[in-house]
Amino acid sequence: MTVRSVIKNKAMPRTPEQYEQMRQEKRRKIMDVALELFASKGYHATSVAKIAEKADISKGLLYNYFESKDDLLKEIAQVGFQEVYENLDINHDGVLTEEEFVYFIDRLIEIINKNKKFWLFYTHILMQPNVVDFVGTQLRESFVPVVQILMNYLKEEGFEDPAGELFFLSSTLKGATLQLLFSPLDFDISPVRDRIVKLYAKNTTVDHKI
Amino acid sequence: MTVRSVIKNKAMPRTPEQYEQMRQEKRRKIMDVALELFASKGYHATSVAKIAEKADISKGLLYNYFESKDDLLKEIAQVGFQEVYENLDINHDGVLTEEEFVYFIDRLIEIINKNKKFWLFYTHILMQPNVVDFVGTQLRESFVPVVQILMNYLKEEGFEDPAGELFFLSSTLKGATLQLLFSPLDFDISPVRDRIVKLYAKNTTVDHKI
Amino acid sequence: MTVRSVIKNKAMPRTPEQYEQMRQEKRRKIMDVALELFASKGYHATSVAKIAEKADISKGLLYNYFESKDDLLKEIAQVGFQEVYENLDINHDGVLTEEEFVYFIDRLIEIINKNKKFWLFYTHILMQPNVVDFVGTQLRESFVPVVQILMNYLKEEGFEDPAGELFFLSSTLKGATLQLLFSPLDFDISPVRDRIVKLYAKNTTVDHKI
Amino acid sequence: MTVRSVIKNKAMPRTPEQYEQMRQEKRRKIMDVALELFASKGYHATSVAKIAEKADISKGLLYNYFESKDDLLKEIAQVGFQEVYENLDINHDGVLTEEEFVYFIDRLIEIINKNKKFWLFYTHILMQPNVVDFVGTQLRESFVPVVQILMNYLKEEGFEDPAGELFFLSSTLKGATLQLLFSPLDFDISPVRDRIVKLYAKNTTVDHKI
DNA sequence: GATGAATGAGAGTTCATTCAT
DNA sequence: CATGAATGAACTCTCATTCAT
Repeated sequence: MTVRSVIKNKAMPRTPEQYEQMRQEKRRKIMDVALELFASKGYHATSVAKIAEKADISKGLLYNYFESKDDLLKEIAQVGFQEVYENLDINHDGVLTEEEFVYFIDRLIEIINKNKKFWLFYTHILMQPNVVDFVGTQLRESFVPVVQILMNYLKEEGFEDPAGELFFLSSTLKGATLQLLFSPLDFDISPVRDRIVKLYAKNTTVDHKI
Repeated sequence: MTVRSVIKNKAMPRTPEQYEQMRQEKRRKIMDVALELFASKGYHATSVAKIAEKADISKGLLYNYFESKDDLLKEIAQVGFQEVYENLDINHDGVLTEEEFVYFIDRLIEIINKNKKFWLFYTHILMQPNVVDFVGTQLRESFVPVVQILMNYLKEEGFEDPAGELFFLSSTLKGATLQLLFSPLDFDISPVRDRIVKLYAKNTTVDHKI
Repeated sequence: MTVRSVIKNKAMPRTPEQYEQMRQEKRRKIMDVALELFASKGYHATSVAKIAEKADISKGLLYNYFESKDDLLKEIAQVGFQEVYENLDINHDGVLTEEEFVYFIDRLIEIINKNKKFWLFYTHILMQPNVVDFVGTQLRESFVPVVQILMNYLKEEGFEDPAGELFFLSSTLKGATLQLLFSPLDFDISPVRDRIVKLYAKNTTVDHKI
Repeated sequence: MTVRSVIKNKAMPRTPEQYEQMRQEKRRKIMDVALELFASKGYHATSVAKIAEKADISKGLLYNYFESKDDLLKEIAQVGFQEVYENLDINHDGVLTEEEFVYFIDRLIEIINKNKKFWLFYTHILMQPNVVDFVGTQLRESFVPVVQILMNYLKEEGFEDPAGELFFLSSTLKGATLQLLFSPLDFDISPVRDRIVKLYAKNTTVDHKI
C-alpha cells in the first residue's frame, strides 16, 4: 500500500501524473530492450514476442505503447538520433578552428563509443534495404550542416581540391566507425584519430582527448 | 531437337557428365537469382518461393540443390567470396612496389564496381551477425595475407608507425567501399583513390587505371 | 459548484437515491453510445475501448455497469425493444377500426423513422443468429398480440383468406422497413404506405398522417 | 499408386491439368464451407481457422487459394451471385406478358428456396456495414435491368402510379425473401405469391408453378 | 466509484520445408 | 528429376476482460 492509499484506507486511482511516469518508464524500457535486440539480431530477426519477453511484459502491452513494430523502430531511431545529435554540439555559426576540428573528431569517436548499440542498430537499418527509408533520409539531412562546416574548414586550410578531400575524409570517418563498431571492445582507434589530425590539423598538437 | 537426338533420331540417355553439368548450371542460376534478391530486398524479405519463381523452377526442386535457405546463403557467400578473392590477384610472394600498390588499389575498386550486387549482399550479411558468423571469420582469415603484404609495404615505404598507418588505410578503404556501394551509380570515387595514392605511393604518377 | 454544496459550503454526501440516479444516467449514456456504434459499425467492429472513450469513462468502469460486451448488447436490445413496443400503443382490447389500422401503419412508419439507429442495430443483431438468440424470440413473442389484432382486423374486413393476407401484409411491412432503413435519408415511403391503406382500409381517406 | 506411376514404376509429377482440377475442387470446397459458416455465424464471427478446420485443411493452405479472408468473401459473393443471376433468366429484350411476370415471380421464389444459404450470407453481408461495399453495389447494379422491366410491365398493366407501385412490389418481394430465409423449413410462401399474382397479373390463373 | 496498465487468447497471415505423385 | 499442394510454426497485431491502485 502506498502513502496515498493508506491515508484514507481506501484504494484510489492513480493520478494522471503517476500514470504518465509509469508510461514513460516502461516506454523507455521497451525501447532499450528493442534497441539491444535490433542491434544484435537485426530488425527482421527480432520478433515482437522476444522484445516483450525481454522487457518482462506481454506482447499485447507493447502495442499499448507503440502502434507497430515499425513505429517502435522509428521511435528508437528518432530518439537515439536526437540524443546523438545533441551531443555532437556542432559549431553552427562560425568557422572551425583547428582546435575545434580536433575537438569535433574526438567528440565523434566518443559518441560512437558511448552509443555502440545505437550505432550498430543504425548501421543495420541503413544496410537493410526497404526497412525504413526515412531513417537514411533523416541521417543525410541532419548531416548537411556538418558537411558544410567541414567543407569550409577544408577550404580554409588551403586544400586545393576541398570537395575531393571531403570525400576522402568522409570515407575515412565511415570506415573508422565500422572499425569501432565491429572490432573487439579493447580496440584502440587512436592511430586512426591521430592520422586524421595530422592530415587535417597540421599545426595542432595531437594530444589525445578521448 | 538437339544435335544428339537427331543423329539417332532417338533420345539417348545423357551421360553422367552432362547431368552433372546441367546440375551445376541450374545451381548457378539459383544462386545468381538469390544473390540478386538478397542484395536488393534483404535476406529475410526474400522468400524461397520468389527465388524459385525467378529461377524458373519449383520450390521443391530448390531443396534438391540446397539443404535450406540458410545453406543457399552460405553457398552464395562462399562462392562469391572465392571469386572475388581469386580476382584480387594478390602478389603473394614478393614485396609490393609502389606501382603494384596502386594496381592493387585500382583492382580493389574495380572488383567492387563489378560486383556491387555481391558486395551489397555481403554487407547485409556481415551486419546480421547471427545469420552466418562463419562469413565474417572467412573474410578476416582470407585477408590475413593481404594485411601482411600491406604491412610490409608500409614499413618499406618508411612510415614510422606502420601498424597505425595500416589501421588508417584500412578504415579509408572500408569507408570508400561503403561510399561506392551506397552512392548513386554515377558516383566518382577517383578523388578518394587519388588521395590514397598520393599518401601511400608518393613517387608514382596518379594516372587513373580504372 | 452545485446548489447543494453552496448551501453548507461543504461537500455533503450524496443520498443513495442520488447515487442511483447517477448510475442510471451513466448506464443510459453508455447504452446510447454503444447503440450508435453498433448501428453504424456493427457489433464486432465496435470495441469496448471505443465505447468507453465515446462515453467519457474508463474501460474498467464500463464493466461496473455491464457484465460483458455481450451483456451490454442484450441490455440495449431489451430496453430499446421495450421502448419501441410501448410507443406502438397497440389497441390491446378492442377491435381495430379502419381509422385505427391506418393510424397503426402510420405509427409504425413514424417509429422506424424516429429510431433508425435502433432498427439498424436490431436488424444487424437479428442477422447474426448466434449472437443473441433470445432477441429474435423476444421479438416474435412481443408481436403475438399485434399479429392477433391484425388477424382479427383482416377477418373483420372480409378477406377470404385472412391468414394468407396477413402473411402478405407482414411481408410488405418487413420489406418496407428494410427500404426505410437502407435507403437514402430523403427516401419517401408514402407510396408504399398509401398502397397498403388502399388495400386494407378501402373506405378510408388516405391523408398522410406522418 | 496411380496408373501413371505404375507404367514406369517411377514417381511422376502430376500434370498441370491434374493440379488444376485438384485446385478447383479444393477451392470449391473451401468456398462451400465458408459460405455455410458465413451464412450461419456471420462474417466477423467466422474465423479462418474454423473454415480451414471444417474444410479439413490447414489454415496456411487456405491462403494458397485465396489472398485473404476478404478475398474469399468476395469470391463467394461473386460466384454465388453469378449463379443466381444466370438462373433468373430475365427476359432482357421484349416486354413482360402476364404469364412471364408470374413465371418471373415463381423463378424468384424457387431460386431463393434453392440457395437459402447463399441468400442468408448475402443478407448478412448487406446488413453488416463496412464489410464489403462492393457487394451491395454489385447487387444494385445487377438489378437495374430487372427494375426497368418491372417498371415497364406495371406501366403496361395500366397502374396510375407505376413508380409507387414498383416501390410497393419491391417492398413486398424483399419482405417475402426475409420470410423465406428466416422461417422454418416447412414455411409455405404460396399465399404471398398468390396475392402478388392476384394484384399484378389479374387476368392470369394462379396455378402454382413452384 | 474510477482508472488505465496489463494480460492472454486468438485473430489473420506468411513462409521455410516436406512429400505424394 | 520435378512438381506445387500441403503443413505447421511463427509472425504481427487486436481486444474483451481483469486488477492494483
